[in-house]
Amino acid sequence: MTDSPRPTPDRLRALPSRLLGFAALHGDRLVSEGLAAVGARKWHYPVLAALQEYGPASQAELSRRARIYRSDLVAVLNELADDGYVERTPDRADRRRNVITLTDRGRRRLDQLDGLIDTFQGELLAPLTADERDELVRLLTVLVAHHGERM
Amino acid sequence: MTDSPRPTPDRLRALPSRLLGFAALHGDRLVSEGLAAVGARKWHYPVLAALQEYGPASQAELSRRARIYRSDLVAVLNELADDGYVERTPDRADRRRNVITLTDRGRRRLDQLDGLIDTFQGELLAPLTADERDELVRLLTVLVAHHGERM
DNA sequence: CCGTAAACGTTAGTGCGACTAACACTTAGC
DNA sequence: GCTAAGTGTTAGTCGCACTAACGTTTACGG
Repeated sequence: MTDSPRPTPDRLRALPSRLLGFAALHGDRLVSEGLAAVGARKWHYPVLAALQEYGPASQAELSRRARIYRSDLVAVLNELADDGYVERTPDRADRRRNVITLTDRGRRRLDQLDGLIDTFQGELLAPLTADERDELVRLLTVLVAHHGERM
Repeated sequence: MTDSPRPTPDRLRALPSRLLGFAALHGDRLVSEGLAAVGARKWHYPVLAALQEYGPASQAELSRRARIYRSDLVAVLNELADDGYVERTPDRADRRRNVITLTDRGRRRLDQLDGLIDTFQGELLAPLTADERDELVRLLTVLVAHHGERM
């Protein structure tokens, strides 16, 4: 009763969902704290990047690209628009929609965040070799793709 | 201006911190929803498992093993004790401490949760081969170990 | 031996992200 | 033309990670 029954050796330490959780938490902290240092929040980067990569879009479309709920996107766009990184103009072809456009200022901001994000990924993956990083990304991509765009 | 400037191809989709986040979120959902089906919460399993693997412990010690804040552990232990899975007795050798002990009922509960957790890990890693699963666990373990027990 | 620092269990509270519900409005489809 | 669906928005819920503070008890250095 004072000792362990030693039935199954450390399941906890090798539990994938747990490992994923800890790693993700740490990655999130790196990104969130790093972006906070320049006055940006976690979701600014995905939104700006999605705009640059696929061009102007409605908020609903942007919400799918960046995988952020459209209700939460509102606040993010308010912040980005307040800082002039993004323009929100009504779509005259479909008056339900707004068209979100990346401004020049937003492009420069994105460049800045790009550099930071790169740094954070480097810190996060520091203990892995280049091959291991690629393999990790590959495995995670398979996982994420398999479990779908459910949101 | 109506088209994308195509400067850097999909950085978003290959961003490790993002992939980790999505994968972890999905794993968490599987576990949380699955455990909820039998009236357990996310933290019940790690606490019970840590108790079985390393034997009775104080709450502070348990908090380190299970990687849960000792302030949050209080509520978890209340629930586990209410259901008779765990006993909380004052430590007479060190009167600051409580000694948490796994009961027989707790052991049976842990067996049940063990089966469920195994199932969830299987679902989570479904698209990966056995080798890939091992490799993923290995890479994540390196990552988590490197970034330390900071909590 | 005493006084200060540290560890412990506990309570309360903060902040944030994921997610749901409902709304007014506009467009799409039978 | 009527209904169903999509859009932007507001408000609110829930759980988790995390901090602060407290009274109590033990450890430690002078």
